[in-house]
Amino acid sequence: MDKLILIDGNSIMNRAFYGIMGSKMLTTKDGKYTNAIYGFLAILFKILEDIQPQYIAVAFDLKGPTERHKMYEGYKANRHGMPEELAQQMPVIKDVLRAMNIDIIEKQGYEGDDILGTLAQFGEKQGLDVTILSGDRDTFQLASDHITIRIPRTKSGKTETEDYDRNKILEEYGLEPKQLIEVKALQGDTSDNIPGVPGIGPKTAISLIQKYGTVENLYEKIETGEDDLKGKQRENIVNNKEMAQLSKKLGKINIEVPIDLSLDEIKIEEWDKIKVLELFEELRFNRYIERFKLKEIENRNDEKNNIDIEKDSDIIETKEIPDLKNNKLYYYLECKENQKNEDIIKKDIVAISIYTENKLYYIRADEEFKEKLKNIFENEKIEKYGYNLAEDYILLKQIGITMKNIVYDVKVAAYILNPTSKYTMDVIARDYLEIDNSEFLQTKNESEGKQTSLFDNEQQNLQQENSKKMENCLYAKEVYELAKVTNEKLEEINAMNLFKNIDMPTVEVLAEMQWNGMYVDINELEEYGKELKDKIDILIKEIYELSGEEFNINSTKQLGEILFEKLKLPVVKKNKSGYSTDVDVLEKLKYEHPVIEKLLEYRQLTKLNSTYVEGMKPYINPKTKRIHSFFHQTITATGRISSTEPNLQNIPTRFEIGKRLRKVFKPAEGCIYIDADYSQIELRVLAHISNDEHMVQAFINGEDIHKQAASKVFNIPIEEVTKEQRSNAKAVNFGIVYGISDFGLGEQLHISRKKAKQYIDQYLEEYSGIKEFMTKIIEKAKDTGYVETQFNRRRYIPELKSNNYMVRQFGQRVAMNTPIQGTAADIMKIAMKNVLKELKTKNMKTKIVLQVHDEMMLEAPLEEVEIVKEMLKKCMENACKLNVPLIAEVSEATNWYDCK
DNA sequence: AACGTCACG
DNA sequence: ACGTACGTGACGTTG
Repeated sequence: MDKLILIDGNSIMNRAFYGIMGSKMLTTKDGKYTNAIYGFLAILFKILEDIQPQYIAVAFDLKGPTERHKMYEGYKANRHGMPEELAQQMPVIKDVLRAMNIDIIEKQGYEGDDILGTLAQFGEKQGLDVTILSGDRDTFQLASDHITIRIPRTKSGKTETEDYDRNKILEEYGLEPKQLIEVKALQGDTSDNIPGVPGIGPKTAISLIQKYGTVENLYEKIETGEDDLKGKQRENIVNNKEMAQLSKKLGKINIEVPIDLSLDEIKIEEWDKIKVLELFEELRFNRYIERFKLKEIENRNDEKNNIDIEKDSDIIETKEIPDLKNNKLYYYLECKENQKNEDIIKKDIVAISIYTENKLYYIRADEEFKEKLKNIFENEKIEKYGYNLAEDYILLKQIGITMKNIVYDVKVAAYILNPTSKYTMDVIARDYLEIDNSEFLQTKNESEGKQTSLFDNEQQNLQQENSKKMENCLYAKEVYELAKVTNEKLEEINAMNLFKNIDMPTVEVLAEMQWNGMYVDINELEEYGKELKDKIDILIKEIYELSGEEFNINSTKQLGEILFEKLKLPVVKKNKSGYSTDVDVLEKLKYEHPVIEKLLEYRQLTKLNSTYVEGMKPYINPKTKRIHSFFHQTITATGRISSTEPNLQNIPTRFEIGKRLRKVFKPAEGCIYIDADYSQIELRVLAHISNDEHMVQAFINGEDIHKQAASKVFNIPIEEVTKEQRSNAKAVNFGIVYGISDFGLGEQLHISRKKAKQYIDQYLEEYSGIKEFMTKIIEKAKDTGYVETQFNRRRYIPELKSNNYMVRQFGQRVAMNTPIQGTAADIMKIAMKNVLKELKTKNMKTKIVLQVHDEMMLEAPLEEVEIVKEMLKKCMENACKLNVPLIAEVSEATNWYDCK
């Protein structure tokens, strides 16, 4: 059967635009954006290859109102226009399509969906198999036995697709495709601003239509009383009949758009190669030029040195690890998720791909696999090059292998080149190799959802295995290529030292922390939880009593109604969705009504219980009785570490009740915690960077820095500074570190903005070095587009070029804060690296278990305590030389709570 | 999935 | 006239 592909141009361009928006937006020489065009073509080429159609057409929306706008003013009223960067690309993609002789169909007053619907019917009548490619699930209503909707979805940076035909829709919704129109009539659609019936969500809408078939029938049954609806729901449906009818009209795709068209016009034709080449050159789509051999002669040269992943013969499947040239291992591990509860990371290694000497080797797991891996990974002479080695470190540890000589991690390199990007292999390859991996990799799931015989299943498994193999080999090869490219770029930005001597060593530190974990006394945790729950139960009763009714206290909406409508308390602050009820607000209302105090306590206790007691339990490893959080190195914009599953960096400490939780974290039998905090590290860094004489002097003399600030801000002798003044000045110091704003400080101190500005002005007058630093750093950021830490960690700040005042202001604060927060983070990483190195070279049993930005915790056997304490203090204080002293305060204790 | 809230540095 | 302090992650509700 001949096949027809219909593409929703706007929707796919939109997808491609937001899908490919990494750090380095693809641009032409003169800075025009091309990312959406590139992505659109990637999707187009892929579907052409998959389906091999005889006919194709692309529909676009034209500007201007449609029938739907006439019916309903609000239609798509909530849509903001296309961003300029995308709008620019629309005419260009049309040029490209024309050069490829692909028909573009547009019609004033109709949306792309309507054109697609009409053409799809037309195609089906002509006996074609139709595939509609659209990012919009609204098109599902068009599905039939011969019309399939293909939806691209991005999964961890890769574009995969999902097909919906009539069967799939029946399966998923229990409804005929056409009935989805009815569903939408009830449910509405926020993205198009279609109202629907209030209170009816997708679930209810679907089950109603399953029962009543159509909206009309539903209302008929209601009139005759044959329905089984009740209560509020019935009321809503009855009261909104008109809305439902209107919504149905709005949601229904018009399949009778007047277009005259013959099959001939949309037949696939040869490209106008010269035009296409011209356009691709202008767009700098070298990948595509190569792929379609648009410049045949020039290509021959590098073909020799290029492995073709798509050609099976270029991957050597073997049982032995190959000899590694120069003792460098470029590799990628293939893993499979497992269900082993005792695993730290629930995955098994199933294969390894290795790149060496221009060849790719693929070795599957067998009986001797572990031995083979051990030989290479524990070999200190072999340098390891890979992707996300912190994870590999654990995966290998789980099978008894300790990875040695970690020198290069693509993810970390890419992070240093731009800490605000994303770091899947595919994104990195696109950014630095200009390769679109999805083109290489065979489609994995187009047959998903179809009925398959056993034979087909086997066939599919084989195919899947093969495509997994290709994918992993591709990654191994890209590790090699990226190492070359990123090293050059790291040199260019003077970040090689940062990479090699700070961030790469951190990989092992973080993996060690995850592997070691923190022991939790589960009985004490349970007891603590019970105590919380008892108190919460009492509070709930008291709150119900004091507010005169029962409601969901966790619902800010319901709580707002109780406080501000029923109890008529004064509204302090509002947010997007109504009344704000956060701590600030409640604190202000504390004396207005007795329920407020109870609420504050309730909030605090439920937070503790749900996040920290209940939330923590599932993460306690049954075998080790420990929590093995992830520590991520490539998340933050400033160079800090982040922690997840669970987050061990935000365990309570500010209030006693919460802080008690820290008692359940204990060292192992025969061990003790050794904990160290940097004192005032960010202000010390600021003193160093700005070289402000007063602040530097204060730190050198060991003065109380907040007291000094108070004396300067309030212009009084140091001895006369009151507690309150010191605390206010402390807030100013914080503000300075955050990138000061008068509004922010005013908010924090509950003083007027004017007053706050006075404080700041006075502060900057006194600390003139800091003022100079602030001005200079913003200037530099505006000039170069980025700021750097003392160790050349870079953060680009595109916000400074924004048209939006607020965004620009934010950019300025970031410019001031990042060098400070980032340098402090760098210093901590150096300290951690040195600690681990000491522990290893001295062969000690002490383990590193936690880092909380300016705090590091070790778990030491009693016999090592003294030596480790001293070593830890030294490593932290001597991590680097600043023009002020670095001070670390060390303590030891038998639980985290007692670490002072 | 987005938002509000709140835990940490 | 606008409407924020910097950097994170997790939970519960809502639509």
